[in-house]
Amino acid sequence: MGNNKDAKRDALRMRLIEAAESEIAEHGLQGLKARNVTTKAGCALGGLYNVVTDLDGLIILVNSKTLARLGDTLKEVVPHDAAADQAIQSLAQAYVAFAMAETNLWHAVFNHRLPENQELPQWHQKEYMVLIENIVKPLHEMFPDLVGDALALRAQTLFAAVHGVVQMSLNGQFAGSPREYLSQEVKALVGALVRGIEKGRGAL
Amino acid sequence: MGNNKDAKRDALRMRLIEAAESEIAEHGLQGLKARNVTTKAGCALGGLYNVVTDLDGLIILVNSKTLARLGDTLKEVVPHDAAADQAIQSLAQAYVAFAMAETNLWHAVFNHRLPENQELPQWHQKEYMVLIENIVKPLHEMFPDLVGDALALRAQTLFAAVHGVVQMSLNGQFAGSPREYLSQEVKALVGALVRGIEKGRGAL
DNA sequence: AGATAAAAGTGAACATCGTTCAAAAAACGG
DNA sequence: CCGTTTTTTGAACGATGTTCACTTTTATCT
Repeated sequence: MGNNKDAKRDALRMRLIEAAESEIAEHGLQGLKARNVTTKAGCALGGLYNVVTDLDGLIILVNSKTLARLGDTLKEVVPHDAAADQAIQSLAQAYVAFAMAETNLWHAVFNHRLPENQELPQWHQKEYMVLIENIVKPLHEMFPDLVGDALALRAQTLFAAVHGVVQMSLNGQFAGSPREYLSQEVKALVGALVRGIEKGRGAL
Repeated sequence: MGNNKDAKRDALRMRLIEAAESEIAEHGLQGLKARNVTTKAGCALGGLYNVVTDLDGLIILVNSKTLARLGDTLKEVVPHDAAADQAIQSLAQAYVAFAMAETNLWHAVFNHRLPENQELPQWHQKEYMVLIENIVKPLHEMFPDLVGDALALRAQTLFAAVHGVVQMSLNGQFAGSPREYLSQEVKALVGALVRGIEKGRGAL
């Protein structure tokens, strides 16, 4: 049974990821401690480093899971027969809902930093594409001239704008209490952007 | 001379703030260590805690300084006789330039987290208003119907959208290499937003 | 000026982290 | 069942933020 070995490793890794996930969800990224997570996963302190490079590596795995879950949510939310502008609005609202429902995990995806001069592995960098890949199609439908890199760039910018509003609101960095206005504010933002793009003939 | 006492305290505090500032600017928020900053400021390790509550408190003071400097930059950048839409474009470009020039300090302003269940002091929360207070006036000029809280909320959203694009770009969280396109992408975003607001008659 | 009290500054010591690695335990092969 | 390999363990290490008994400096009074 040389197979059981890997199976146990994978099982432990999964337990660690789930433990880390619940720890981050409950206490935020800063609440994730090596000793807590190994205890909750049922292994010794050092066991973490047999299965994962690092605490940072564990966080990346959690973020990977969160991005995948967010990607699934976004994929399912847009009806097949929806108009392009409605599709984009639905995606934005789904993003708002996800961020509000899982604030700590969502926050970890965008605020985790590796030590200086280290960067995220490429397999994980690619996973961030779920944030925009659902936007590309409806955006292209609305502006058929928009293709290739320019299309992708517009989609990125559109997402980033929405993301910024969500982040500012959820971080509470402003005087106002935009938490309860977030949804409608994003709706207005996307509406204005789409109108602005139309008027500007696809030039964003 | 009961005055010399406070003067020395203030001088040390200032040296600590400057040391922390340069440390963050060079090595990021994570590069700020109590031992480094006290050595650089020329005091003992414990001296930090006589003058500032905490390392977090020191970071807040640095962020306060950064916000003030950003606020000054934004205030000076818009000509008195500029059209409202040009004023907003100038503010956005100035924001981009600031973030690109002082990425680490700018990043610290938006990504510093206090321990769980602690929140920023109110005097510091108010300082974040410099981010939007320059936008309010030109926005009102463009849409005279927009007043009060609704106006402030629109200004917040407008800023947050720009901020999101800048942050995504500078964090390099996407496949593309938007760093060199950031300026023009923000310009396009603001343009589309302004056009969209116009078309939507001030409803953002 | 000198003595005395108060304040400020110091850095060793402590608590809490992440990480390592020699040793123990378990699994495996013959 | 013994020897070998692999896995798991947790004590130990280094780095870090914070505290506090002690020293040094400063202020006040006679």
